[in-house]
Amino acid sequence: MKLIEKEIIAKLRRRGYKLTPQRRAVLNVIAASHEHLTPAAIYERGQQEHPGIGLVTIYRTLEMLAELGVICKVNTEGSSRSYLIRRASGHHHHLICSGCNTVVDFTTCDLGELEQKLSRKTGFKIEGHLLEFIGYCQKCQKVASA
Amino acid sequence: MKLIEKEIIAKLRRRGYKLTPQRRAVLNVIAASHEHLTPAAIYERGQQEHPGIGLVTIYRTLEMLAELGVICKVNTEGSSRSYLIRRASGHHHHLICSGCNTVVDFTTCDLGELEQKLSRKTGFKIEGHLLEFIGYCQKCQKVASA
DNA sequence: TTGGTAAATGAAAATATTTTTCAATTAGCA
DNA sequence: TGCTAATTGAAAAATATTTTCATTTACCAA
Ligand SMILES: [Zn+2]
Ligand SMILES: [Zn+2]
Ligand SMILES: [Zn+2]
Ligand SMILES: [Zn+2]
Repeated sequence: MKLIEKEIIAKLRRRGYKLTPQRRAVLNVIAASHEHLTPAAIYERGQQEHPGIGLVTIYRTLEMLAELGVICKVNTEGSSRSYLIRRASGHHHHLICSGCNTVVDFTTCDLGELEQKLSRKTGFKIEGHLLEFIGYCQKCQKVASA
Repeated sequence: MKLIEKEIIAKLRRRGYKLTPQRRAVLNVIAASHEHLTPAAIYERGQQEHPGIGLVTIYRTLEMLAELGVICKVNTEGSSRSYLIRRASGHHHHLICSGCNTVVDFTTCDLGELEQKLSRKTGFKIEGHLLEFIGYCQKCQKVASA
């Protein structure tokens, strides 16, 4: 059994949710990954943490955790949603190659000012953003010009 | 038959795609809407433009148009993807409400400097970007606090 | 114009994803 | 320890998407 943030467990309890081994398993799987995971992927990895866990339970737990704000739903291409643990920032940054689909992450973005401006203008309460640059990596530029 | 941008048609032709009435219908429906539409919604409205059009054709056409960059896929909660027409060229900006899936466009972004920096650092030739802010619109903030 | 031809279409079936239902099990509490 | 409401998993249902394939059609060349 791996470590789960005490805070998260406390949050569950405060809301009257029971802490079942299945829920621990889902939390462990998501917390251990630094990538977005689909329910199916979580199901697969969850089998190692709690053999026999059902896919339905995965769905239910994900919905609950998202509602608690512990994890968040992410947009992905592909035909399934995915989730990741909510870390402090709310930033999702990618640099994607149209040629080979390589994805590079980057950290800085400096969108705070724009975010505030939009928030004032539209009344939105903004909680995060997704910033993706699309282009061609060095390798694919070479291939294209060859 | 409503107006479709000549540019878009030219783009199809350049890529060797045929211009069928079904494709015109899908384009008209998407161009006429200022909201993002799911394939099912496009199918429904498409019936008025071209009775008998099949849902499969909607899916296929959407995929093609997205690949051409004419429309783009949007992240929404809910269990279906959705699409809207791509208005600005390299820029693609959305402000999305997690509560009601409203999508608001905005124009300025000032990502030029970051784009150049990333380009230098990674060697990517960057051709565009997608910037999505996620949050809650005024209406949904009220509902949540009620 | 008029075929010829590859691309595109629609129906149906196959797959994939998500939700609902319900009987059996279990976490948390008195 | 035993009670009870919450939770679980299997199966079925509901949705969403993709594949297959025979038929039709847009477009080009003659
Ligand atoms: Zn950021
Ligand atoms: Zn590449
Ligand atoms: Zn921009
Ligand atoms: Zn809203």
